[in-house]
Order: sequence, then C-alpha cells, then structure tokens
Amino acid sequence: MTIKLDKIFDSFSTNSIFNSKSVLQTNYTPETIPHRDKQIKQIAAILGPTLRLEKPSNLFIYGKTGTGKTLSMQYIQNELLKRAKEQSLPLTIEYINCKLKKIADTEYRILAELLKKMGFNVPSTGLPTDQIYQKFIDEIDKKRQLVIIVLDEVDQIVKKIDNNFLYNLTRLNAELKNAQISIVGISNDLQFLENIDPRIKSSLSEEEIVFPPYNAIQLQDILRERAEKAFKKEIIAEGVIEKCSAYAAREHGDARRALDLLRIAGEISEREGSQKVTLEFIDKAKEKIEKDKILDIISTQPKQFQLVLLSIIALTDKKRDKIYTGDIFDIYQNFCAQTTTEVLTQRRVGDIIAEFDMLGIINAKVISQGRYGRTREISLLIPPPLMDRTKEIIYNSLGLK
DNA sequence: CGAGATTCATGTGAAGTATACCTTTAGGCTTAA
DNA sequence: AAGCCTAAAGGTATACTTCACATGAATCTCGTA
Repeated sequence: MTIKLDKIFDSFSTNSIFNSKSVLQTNYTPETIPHRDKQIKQIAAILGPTLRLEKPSNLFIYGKTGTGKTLSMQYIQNELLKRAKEQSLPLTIEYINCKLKKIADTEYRILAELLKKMGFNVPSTGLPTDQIYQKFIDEIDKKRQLVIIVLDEVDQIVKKIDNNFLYNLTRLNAELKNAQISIVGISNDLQFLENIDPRIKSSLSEEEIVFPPYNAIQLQDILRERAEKAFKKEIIAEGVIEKCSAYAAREHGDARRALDLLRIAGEISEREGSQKVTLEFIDKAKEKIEKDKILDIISTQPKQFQLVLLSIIALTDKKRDKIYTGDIFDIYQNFCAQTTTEVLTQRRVGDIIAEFDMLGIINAKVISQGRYGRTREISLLIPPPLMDRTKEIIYNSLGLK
C-alpha cells in the first residue's frame, strides 16, 4: 500500500509530465491564434473605424463551437482597447455571454449587467424594463463615446427573450445624441440568422464573418503549440497529436474537444505513472470523455426520465431481443409503484423515449409490424462496462434497493 | 390468387391544463426631512 | 414624501394530459379466374 501511495504522490510532485496544465484548459487565452488570421483581419477591418471614432458596422460572427470565435473576438477587443487607451479615445467594449443563466437570461438582466460593467449601479430587480432602457441610454449618452457590445451566443437571447430585444438594441442609436453603439453578435447556430426577423437580420448583420471548422492539419498546429507549453519535453509520443486532431476533426473540427482530449490523455498517463503520453492514452481519454458524458447525462436526468431508462435497462437485462414502447410502459408502471411516483401517460413516456434517442443513450427506430401495430424498437446504447455504474446512479437517485 | 379493406399498437400533432418561477404592481410600513 | 419591503397579481416557460387522427404492413375478405 505504501509503495503505491508513494508512486501516486511522486507523480504529483516531482515527476509530473505537465509543465503547466492550464494551457490546455478551456479558459486559457493563448498569445497567438493560428489559422484565424483571415478572420481576425476581417474583424479588425470592420471594427477599425472605431479608432477614428466612427461608428463601425454591426457585425455578426458565426461558426460552430470550438472554432475560435470568442477567442478571436476577445483578442481584437484587447487590441482595440489597448490602442484606444494609447490615444485616449472614449471607446468602451463590453462582452456579455448570453448563455450564462443567472447573468443574462432576460432583457433586464443583460442591460443591468452592461450598466454594472460600465461602473453604474443598478438595482438587481425592481425597475420596470423601459426605465432601465432609459437609464442605459442616459448613462451612455452622457459623453461622446463609442460603445461596442459583444453578445456571445446571441441565439440564446432570441430563444429565451423577445425577438424585439435585438431590434431595440439596434435602434438605440436613434435615441443617442452623443454616443454611438455597435453590436457584435456571436452565434454557433448557423441557422440562427435565417430564423430571425428580417428587420433585425438586416440591421444586425451589416457585416458577416464565418468561422469555418478547423481541419485536422490546422488542429495539429494548434495542439502542437499548446502541447509545447503544457507538457515537459519529450513527453508526447509520435503520432499522438495527429491522432488527437483526427478524432476532433471528425467531430466538426472542434478545437476545444481536441484540447480536452489531449489534456485528459495527459492526466491519465500521469495517473498511471507513465512518463510518456502514448497513443493508447488517447483512446483511453476518448473513452473517458464519452463515459463521463453518458454518466453525466444520466445522473442529471429528472426522476421520470430515470424511471423510464431504468425500465429499458431492466428489459435489456431480461434478454428480450426486441423491446417495444408498450413493454417499457408496463415495467415503468411497476417502478413507479415501487418508488411511489405518479405514473405518466404512455403518450408522455413515448416522448421521453424519443428524447433519450436524441441524447444518444438509446437507439429507437419506428417500425411497423403490420397486423401487430406500430411501435418503436429500442436498444440500449450504454456500453456494458458502464452498466453497473449507471444502475448505481439511478438506484441512488431514486432511493431504490 | 390478388386487390383492396381491415386491424393493431402506437406514432404524432394540436390544444388544453397545472405548476413553478418570474416580474410587476400595489399597498403598507419605515425613515428622513 | 421618498424609500423599501412584502404579498398579491399577472406573465411565461415547462411538463404533462387529453383528444384526435395518422401510419403502414401483416392479415383478412371476397370477387374473379
């Protein structure tokens, strides 16, 4: 036992293969952004007029997750602010991530957050929305200045809040005498623009920039650069970077995914006391990521969903080759009785099954059996080694057995 | 024997309901002038 | 009178139910060869 512990502690202190693990973490901001020169130049060209105190066009940036949108934007934001400071220009750039629930899920909260970031005090609740608009306008308009508002994940706003919010924002300039506002929207939903009000579309996306996914080669460059800083010398085995990027490229060229893969591979090799990150660790990392994802999904499901899943698992265990919606519903009712839970209608259970299908936890195919009706044929997609953990999670959260 | 009707078990869609969670409003209480 | 707090009132998103109709191939029915 002592020997083992020593080994673990050793790997934590002296023998760590990491130089600085944070370089691989998602919130790390690298000094350079490879393969995004073109996009960065475009953005710079569009926002450039700010340095002459002219209002730049509204800008709309889109591209899938992990394509460097936010990173590039933040880079430009810093550069612009640096310049503005040197020349003492009245330029304000505010970045807001609309996905963060507590900060930005209503019109009011976004405005309040903006005001707070600009150093004005706003009550966190209580004021009517139009008053805070007025306050926002007043505060900005106090002096001659340019304000650029960066809205990350704008698609979330439209989903959660009124369409009009964006329209109002773009129209604010009409009410401002001294200041001017520009809006930069960032979205990873490519269809977002098509689904919004044409009026907003035309004013919000005066300029558009697309961030294409990275291809495998580009991912390799990114990974190499980060790996250099993150790991000590000679730690990464031949072909590891290539494999990592190949996996990530297959999943829409998501650089974040690639970095996660590399970091977790590093963590696993360290934990196992290996002095090198070899190819097999990449596979282990990939497996771990997938496992974690599944377990995370399962453990965060609501009670009813877990009951339905448990029914499917129970049926799979019984070695019935085909599982149908009706069978699930029968067993599900039993489980409800056991846990004194209200029984949902079969209609709803059908929808829940469809949602599990969407999540990739099960595979459900609608088939018609002629005379014997129409149903979903369902099979579980949880890998067998995970089954025990899965059951444990569900039993625990349902307080069963 | 084959075309068309029938049938089953559940898919699917629309509309309605219950609920929880917010925001907004209004009333009442406190406080400061 | 202004400020602040709280309870009630209104709004909205979510999770579900109810009702109604759609599906689609195995099976049945029945007319015809």
